Amino acid sequence: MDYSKTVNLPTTDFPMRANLPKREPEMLAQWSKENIYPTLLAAREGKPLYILHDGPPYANGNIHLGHALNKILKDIIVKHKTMMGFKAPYVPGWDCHGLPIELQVTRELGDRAASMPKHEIRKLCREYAAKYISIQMEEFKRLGVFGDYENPYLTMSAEYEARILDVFGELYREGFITRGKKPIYWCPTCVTALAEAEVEYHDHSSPSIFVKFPVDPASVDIPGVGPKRLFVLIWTTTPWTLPANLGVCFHPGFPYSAYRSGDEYYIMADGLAESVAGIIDMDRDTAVPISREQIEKLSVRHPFIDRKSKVLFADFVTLDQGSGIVHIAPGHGMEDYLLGIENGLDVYCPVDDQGRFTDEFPEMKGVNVFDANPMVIELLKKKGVFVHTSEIEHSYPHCWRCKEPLIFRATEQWFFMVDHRELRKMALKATDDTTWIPSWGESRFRGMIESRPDWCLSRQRSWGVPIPSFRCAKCRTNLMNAESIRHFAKLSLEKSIDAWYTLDIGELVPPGTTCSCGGTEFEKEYDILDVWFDSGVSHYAVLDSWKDHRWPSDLYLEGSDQHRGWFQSSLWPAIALRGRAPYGTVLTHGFILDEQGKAMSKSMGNVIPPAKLIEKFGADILRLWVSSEDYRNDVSIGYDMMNQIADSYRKIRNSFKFMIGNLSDFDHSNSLPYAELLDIDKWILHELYELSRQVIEHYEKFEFHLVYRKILNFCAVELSSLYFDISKDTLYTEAVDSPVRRSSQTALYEINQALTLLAAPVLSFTAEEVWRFSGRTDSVHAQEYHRLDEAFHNPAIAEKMDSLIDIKKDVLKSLETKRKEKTIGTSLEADIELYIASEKTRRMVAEMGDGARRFFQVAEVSIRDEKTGGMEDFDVSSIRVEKSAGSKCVRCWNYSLHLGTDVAHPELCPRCTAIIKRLGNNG
RNA sequence: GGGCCUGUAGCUCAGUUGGUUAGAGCGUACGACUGAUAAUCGUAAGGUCGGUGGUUCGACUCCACUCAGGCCCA
Repeated sequence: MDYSKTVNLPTTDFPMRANLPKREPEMLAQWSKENIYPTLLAAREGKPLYILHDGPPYANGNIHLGHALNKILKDIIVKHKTMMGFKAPYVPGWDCHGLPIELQVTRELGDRAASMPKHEIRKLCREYAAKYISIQMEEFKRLGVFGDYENPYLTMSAEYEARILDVFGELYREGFITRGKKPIYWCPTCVTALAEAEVEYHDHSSPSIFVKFPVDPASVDIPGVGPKRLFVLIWTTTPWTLPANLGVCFHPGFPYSAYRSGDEYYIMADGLAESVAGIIDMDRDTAVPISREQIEKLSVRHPFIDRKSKVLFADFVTLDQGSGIVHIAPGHGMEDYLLGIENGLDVYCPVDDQGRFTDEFPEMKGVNVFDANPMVIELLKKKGVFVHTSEIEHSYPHCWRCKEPLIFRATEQWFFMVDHRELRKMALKATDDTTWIPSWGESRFRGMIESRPDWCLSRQRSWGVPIPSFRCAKCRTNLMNAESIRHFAKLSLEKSIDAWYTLDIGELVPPGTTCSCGGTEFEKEYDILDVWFDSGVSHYAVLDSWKDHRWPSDLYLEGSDQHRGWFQSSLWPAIALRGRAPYGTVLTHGFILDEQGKAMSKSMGNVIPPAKLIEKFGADILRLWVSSEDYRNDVSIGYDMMNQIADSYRKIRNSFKFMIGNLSDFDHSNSLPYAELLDIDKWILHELYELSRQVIEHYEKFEFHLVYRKILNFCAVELSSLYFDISKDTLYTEAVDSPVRRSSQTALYEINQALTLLAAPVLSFTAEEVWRFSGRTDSVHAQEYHRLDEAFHNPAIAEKMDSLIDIKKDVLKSLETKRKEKTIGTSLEADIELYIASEKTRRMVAEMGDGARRFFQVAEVSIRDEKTGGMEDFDVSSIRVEKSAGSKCVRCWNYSLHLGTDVAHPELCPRCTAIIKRLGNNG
């Protein structure tokens, strides 16, 4: 007789092979049909809100793995919070304005760009952004990221643009916005400002000159130098910036001395004295050291203009070349500028748009600065302060368009003042009040808040929100106020923000506007707002007005580069207008590195597009990878790693398959009360209870790699290796509706449900697939985590099982020896004699009766009260293994001495005989 | 060059206030099973805890320096 038909083998169509690349799109279609996102929110109507506010990715190009990491992490959190019972809306956003798009568009236009009106270029930029928004949106959806894709926030939408202007206007009214000067890259040939990205570095020949700045004799008291004439020796490669000189800068740590040259003394760094001595005639042996205190007291004069040059100190001074002292022109260099504003220097720039000296430097008025270099040298010679010149080839910034050399030039810009009304202090307070994960984010952020200069808000570009500022045609004074900003915000909403470019000035100026000079004729200015301001006000635009939102949010989650970026640009306007941060917690992730731990870059050729991984492995594998990494540090990825994750995935998937298959004849009405369950089932429910508690806690602390670890270990060890393996005998061979089998199934049923829910935030597709194979028609993502029965918590059983598991480890080792000797194959062929050192455990095992045999999965267990000959010692027990004298029951494959108790079934063990006979009677 | 961060078996991670032979899962090797089967089970081998020097009776754990890597600045 073929008894295999009488065995309850698992039955299910749940495929072992996931084939995610094919199955996931089907699930997406299903979700789309079911309107999944609105359904989830509707299921949480009236529940407390949890707001994760999305930082907008920039709308150009396909997404890369960094985006995938960021969005998957956000999605895990949103899904988790939803399962915790929160109403957790997720509105994806896109950053649409800005230089990269404008550059790309003008590049594609080529020469036509120059002659095209701004609003035409803006139209193309808008289309460009729209294209990539829809591309990225599809890519995010493919990752399984749920969100309100019907109503995303776009920084270029009319409402959003108007909101940007509103906030800008409010900040203006509150006095945070001011006009000041700042040096920027400027192309005198194209007569335009350039962004960092538009600068190309090429070799350029410049004069390398040493100049002596006279020191007021009254300010020094240096022994040995006495009446001699004393100078500070500086070095520069841009002589034309000397008219703008306002300071001389020393390094705070280098030693300096005065060196004699003829009847003069030159102060320079000792570290460069030798190289300077190779150029000019000077006596190094008579150097007189000059202390920091002495340097501070020096009164230094400009070499050819009647003013002082302030003595400063900065770390950026080097000993690479020159004299160890540099001249400072805050209007012509970034470092000079920052040092200058720190020390109260004017941002002085006597150079006009065409790169010519203005009448502030009458000697060379109208002369191009590059042409001025030799003239400045002549002037220096005339004044007797020139020391030496030579030509130097060095890398110098050039214009990407005309390829001509650039200058650094201070221009009028709009600033957000970070120290207005003690704002910086408030920002530091807000930093305190925010929870930073990881915690070092706080000190990093704090450092940036403490040291940052005023925020330059204006950009000389086309693609962005215009700063609605006018200039009086009569007196050239700039005019902008809260009213004029509000006026334009209103216009932008009515007609489009391009009104700034298309409408006549008369319509843009609020009626009745008069300049302080009495003028009523105005001209438009064309600066736009820094895009960081756009995204920085997203909390006003979104949290205030989107459905189911509130201000402030609970969480911001971005890469750690945003400590300088979005976290700050969001903070400043929020503090200024509402006195607190727009977030309660800031969570950051690291960056994606390749398998060698190197950054991914086009030039390295180690970039992996997410689409490639999804195509090969599926989104759930990518999601599982995200969960497996401690993302607070940088994370590595590569194909080998993905293969490993795919292996882990299979383990989890097969665990589900086993449960689904063994529950095919079971529904909740077949469940047994807890008290009637077998010990082993009570044990696994205890483990499930603990797992659930821990996993939820890890989710709450955003420690997803521990979620992954716990779930994988549970599937591999507690379930697959122990519980399933042991329970198979009961599930397969006991009568279908026997209490013992129903006991196992009761446990499986609980595990299957709870585990599916616990895995759902990470394995979004697979969990849904399991859920629906388990007979559910709704979505797993609409559920809340199961609050497991408190009775499942059973430390007594757990303790008992722990000692049993320790013994089983010994048993397995002992069996392996016999297996190597070919005495046994399967463990079921073995009889074991056990001596357990702990008396308590020994008694416990003895009392298990047949349960011990089943637990150890052997033919026969004999418990001895003392160690006998032939036993081998193991960790907690001593064991002797023999091949069983019994024979294999052809139905349950257990070995028994008593086969054939019924003549009709000569090859069956007594248990199977009974089951078969009852089967026969029943049907 | 500056600020912040990271570095434990091939891979991903645990290692509580410094204290016995540094753990897990995956992968690998070998074996078992053939009723989870392109599955499942078992055993085993893998680490000078990036390096050097210190503090200590004792350091993966504390300190200094250093190497490699990352982010942000310059």
